[in-house]
Amino acid sequence: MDIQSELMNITSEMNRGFLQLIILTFLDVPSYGYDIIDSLEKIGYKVEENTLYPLLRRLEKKEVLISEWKVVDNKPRKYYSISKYGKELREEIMKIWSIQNLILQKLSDGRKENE
Amino acid sequence: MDIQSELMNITSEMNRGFLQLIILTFLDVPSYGYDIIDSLEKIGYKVEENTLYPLLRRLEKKEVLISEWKVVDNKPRKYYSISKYGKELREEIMKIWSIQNLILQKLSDGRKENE
DNA sequence: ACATTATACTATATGTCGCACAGTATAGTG
DNA sequence: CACTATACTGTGCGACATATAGTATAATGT
Repeated sequence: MDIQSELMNITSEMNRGFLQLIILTFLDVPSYGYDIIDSLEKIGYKVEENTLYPLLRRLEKKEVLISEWKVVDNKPRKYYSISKYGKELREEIMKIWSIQNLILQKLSDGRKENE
Repeated sequence: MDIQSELMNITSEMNRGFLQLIILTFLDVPSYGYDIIDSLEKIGYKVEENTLYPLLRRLEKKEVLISEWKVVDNKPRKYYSISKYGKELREEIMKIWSIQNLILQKLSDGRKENE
């Protein structure tokens, strides 16, 4: 079992759900695809275009995000922002994330006690 | 868009990866399926049998877990424990989890600044 | 003694999404 | 003019949590 490929696999699994939370948190301020990628990369989280754009479309379809074309610097850009419904969803997802952290904390503490 | 069904969906997505981390953290001490379910439920994390058993089998197949049948209280039980390779994997997954928390923290802090 | 529930597990199918592959269009740079 | 960067769209695949369905045995209630 090659740990590197296993890690790539599990990273992908862990990104599910997390990516959505990241995007919903980021888009309080409207932004467009390429800018989102740049900004996330600057804080140490690399998302490929081919991952982000389909996600943005899916979230828009679910009415979690709202989009609007604008022309900036003579370029058309699709600006996304979180919807009201998206904000409600984000709060609930944050709760799930907190619960998961709590559970992991409890298990890690229990593990240290058993060492 | 019904937020309840959306939440069930995203909970499922967020469990991917997380469940594996939970199990690897829990199985420093050997345990069997039903006991794992009970113990996790006691600390507030509900996992269905039909979710856990296939996961245990997948992780064993990947040589992340080791299993061994034992008869206890006159009942056959399959005890699982984490392998050496599983421990290496777990350390790496914990790093990913920490990075994700860091990224989320940065984004949340940035969001509060923009409020 | 029988029905029901609990314990403990196995087998298989489905839906979702991150990722990969492939592409278009325009602007900027060498 | 060739190449890279910017900015996006369309489609298919693989992995896994979940759901459905099941077997086997023990414990409990009537």
